[in-house]
Amino acid sequence: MRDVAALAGVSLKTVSRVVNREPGVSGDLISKVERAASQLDYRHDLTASNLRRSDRKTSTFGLIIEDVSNPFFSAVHRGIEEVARERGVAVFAASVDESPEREKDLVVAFSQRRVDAIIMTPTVREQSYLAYERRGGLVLVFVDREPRGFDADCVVTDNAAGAETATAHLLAQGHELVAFVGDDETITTANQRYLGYERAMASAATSIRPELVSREAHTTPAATREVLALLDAPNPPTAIFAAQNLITMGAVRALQMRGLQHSVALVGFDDFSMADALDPAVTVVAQDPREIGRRAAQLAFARIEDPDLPTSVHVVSSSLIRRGSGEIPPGR
Amino acid sequence: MRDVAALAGVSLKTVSRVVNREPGVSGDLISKVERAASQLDYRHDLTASNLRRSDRKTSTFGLIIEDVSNPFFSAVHRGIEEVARERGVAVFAASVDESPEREKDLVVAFSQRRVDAIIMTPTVREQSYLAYERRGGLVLVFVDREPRGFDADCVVTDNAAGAETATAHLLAQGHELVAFVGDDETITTANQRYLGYERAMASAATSIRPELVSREAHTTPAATREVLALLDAPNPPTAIFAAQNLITMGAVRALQMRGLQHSVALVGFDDFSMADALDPAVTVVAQDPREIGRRAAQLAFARIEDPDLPTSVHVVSSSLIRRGSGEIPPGR
DNA sequence: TTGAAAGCGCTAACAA
DNA sequence: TTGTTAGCGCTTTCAA
Repeated sequence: MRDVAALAGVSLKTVSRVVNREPGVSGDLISKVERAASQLDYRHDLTASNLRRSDRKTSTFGLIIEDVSNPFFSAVHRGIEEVARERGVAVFAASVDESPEREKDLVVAFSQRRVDAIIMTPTVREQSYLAYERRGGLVLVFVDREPRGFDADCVVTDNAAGAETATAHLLAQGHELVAFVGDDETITTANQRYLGYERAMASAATSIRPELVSREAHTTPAATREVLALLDAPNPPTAIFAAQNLITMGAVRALQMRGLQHSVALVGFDDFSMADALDPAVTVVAQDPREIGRRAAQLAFARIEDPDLPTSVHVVSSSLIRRGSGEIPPGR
Repeated sequence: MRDVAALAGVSLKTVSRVVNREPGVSGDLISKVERAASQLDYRHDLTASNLRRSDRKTSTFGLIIEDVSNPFFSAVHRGIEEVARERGVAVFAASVDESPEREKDLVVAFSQRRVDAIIMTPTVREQSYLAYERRGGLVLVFVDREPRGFDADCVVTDNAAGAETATAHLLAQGHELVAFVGDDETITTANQRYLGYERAMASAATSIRPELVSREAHTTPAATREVLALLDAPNPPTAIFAAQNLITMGAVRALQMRGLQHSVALVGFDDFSMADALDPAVTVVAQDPREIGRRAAQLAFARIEDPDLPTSVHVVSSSLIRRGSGEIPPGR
């Protein structure tokens, strides 16, 4: 910048004014500065600019999600990007892989880079450690799961309601032996979805059989194993509620392996690619991950603008998409 | 940092030494400084640190891909993250959406934030504009497509060879009416894959029928339309080579709509989620996007370490996965 | 409308 | 082993 000023024959401050498009510079000097800048391959340094700026905003967000290549979370990422892009904000994205240490490491990494906000899916049991960061002016927004021990803005799906809808849909087809296959209890959303399953079963006065509940499925292969075990047991289910996209995919494979895809009903939580092209097409309760991302970014911007806003929890509703697998009647 | 120094009763430089874990500070002072730091909610400012540092490395990469929520590219992203994570590098990720203006905007946005390297999929017809950035010390690595008019490190799949393998596989089943459905010609990879198709057809002395070549499919719905048009034409193909993941998904739907999924053979380029669970399961030439990402990140680090390295093009090989749809014989 | 001086939070270079 | 001074590239403040 100094070189640009020298070449243009103006002061540092004038170059700064031109670069930042501040008003009050004569057209003559503007073009002089711009010519000098391009001649010298000048590129404005946002990090240095930020250092001296009074608002200390870096126009940078950090995003911490389960896995950047998980279709659900990458859609959330996409939604955030869409809103951030409009405001000239760049987004760091990273995967936690369900690791509490990594969550903390990433928060520190982003905080040290002075991001304006972190949008994250909580993994650590308890988020109170973030109070430290917030005191420093960092904005925190949670997506997909609510934080624990820490009051902050949050965007979630109506997990319990969605799971209840899914389960009730299966019960409405006449099923009584409805299995639940889900993530383990440390995952908030898995718990809420189990709750929805419980509620639907209770509403229909159908008792839950413990042997039809599997809460150990975290990966797709694990889900396949769990579902195979259910199908091979003495009292197999006539319908399955799979509480997450990867689990549903695993369940589809297990049903196919036993040739039961047309006789055992299946409803999944989360839509997934090609669900409509399978045979039978898979009925799901679809979330709207892109919308979740968009809302989270909007919430972040709102709080940056007004830090004293009351914290709010936004619930994005899910919707049942009937495709075939969830409409299979019992005893077929 | 100044406050920490004051509270600990030491100089600024000593705090700097402790924070950067430089050797040569007595244990006594280290603990004093650390106590003061945590008491004051001190968080090291990497952007300010970088400003004064001699190497001027921000430990930050920028990633520009087609779409962060495209499964192929999000897997590339994941691969990059894995390598970057080991070195403490944070990754900005953004989608270009095949827009040349956006590509340039993103390069500027990342360059202004002083990323150490940009890993990108080129969209602009010609990358010579990047010479400007490289003169400033920015490292550039290309993924998925080679740059044009600009010599730089690059990681690609053997597109032509993979497409040739796919087409030859169909020809080996006895097909003669093999259709090509691909992206338009502005996309390098689409061109290379078309070349592979041409080569395989020539090797088998099978002439290409122009009416069986569709190069207008960019999105999944467009692919469905194109394939429907092929199937409904007077001389429909008995086999289809779909030159990209989204296109293959569109082709599957079109075949299903006409009830032809068991009579018209299909091989896709790129693997995709649930391809093995479809009926029939879809034969593909699979790329290894995660490995592509890993290699790209390694290339970036290598060049940062030694800017004078000769530029290199890494080719990650693809592999044919036979699943059923590609093994359907003609005339069924 | 333009510019000079000070300083953002930090580290390099050198001195003690 | 510890501290001092200067300055990274920029913007603020204030003066002209």
